[in-house]
Amino acid sequence: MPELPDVEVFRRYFDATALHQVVTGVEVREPRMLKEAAPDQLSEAVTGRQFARSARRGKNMFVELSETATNLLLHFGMTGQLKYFRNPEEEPGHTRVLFSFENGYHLAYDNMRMLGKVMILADRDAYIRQESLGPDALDLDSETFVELMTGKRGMIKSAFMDQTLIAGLGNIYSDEVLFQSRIHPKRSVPDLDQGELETLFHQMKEVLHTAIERQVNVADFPAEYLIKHRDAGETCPRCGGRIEKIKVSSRSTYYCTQCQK
DNA sequence: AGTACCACCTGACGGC
DNA sequence: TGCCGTCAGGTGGTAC
Repeated sequence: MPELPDVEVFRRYFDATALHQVVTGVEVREPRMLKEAAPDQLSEAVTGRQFARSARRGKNMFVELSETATNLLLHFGMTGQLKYFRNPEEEPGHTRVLFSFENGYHLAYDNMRMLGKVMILADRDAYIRQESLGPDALDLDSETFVELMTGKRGMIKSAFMDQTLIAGLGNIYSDEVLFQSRIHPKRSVPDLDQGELETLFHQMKEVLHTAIERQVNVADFPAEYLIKHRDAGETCPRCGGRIEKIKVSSRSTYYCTQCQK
């Protein structure tokens, strides 16, 4: 699930629930989720502290811990989510790390496929540099966007998926931005003119803001969004053309054969 | 530099 | 009912 809008919704949910709470314990149910770090290290870094502030860069969520420069990093992979709850029966089925608070509530980091990661970062900026993460898609201005795309080769969809160029868009939202911009996912970046780049920039912001505003609840998305018609043989909600499925950089890609050129 | 493919993981679904 | 292949909204390594 988690692309930029999903992670932003998780972050706001976190702010409304777990923020400022005192952590009384950390239970690492699945040590593989921590990558190189040891469960003790996570527990030691978090227990007794408060979640002081949250931040997000692309699909990465950071939580600053009180009285230290340390950050908790949450990456959600394809199936990650957060859940705040009190009663054990409300705990989600694939809880990998469980944080408990003084008030008796818990925060579950749930992740069925475990493709994400949970880490303790001594230096958040060093992590961003190490991962070569590009600027967050929602922080970009039009000039910077055009600059980044200028000099980039290859297909436009691959460029959107490249987290070192722009952080936040994944498979679904790249398709949506291209659909709303009426641009074919395999168009090569150097072939795009100034007007097309500006359209892509505008639609990128529009799509991301719309998704966040609707809490990533697809049923509440505008009727003319591709996300509601992601199926080969479906009808384009805009022009009545046929939606086709192809592969772009080995990811399933849906587009309208009639209005995306 | 860009792209294709494999690997990491689990689970759902369709076909036989 | 059960087994098998395929697919899934992410990302890193490797080889061409």
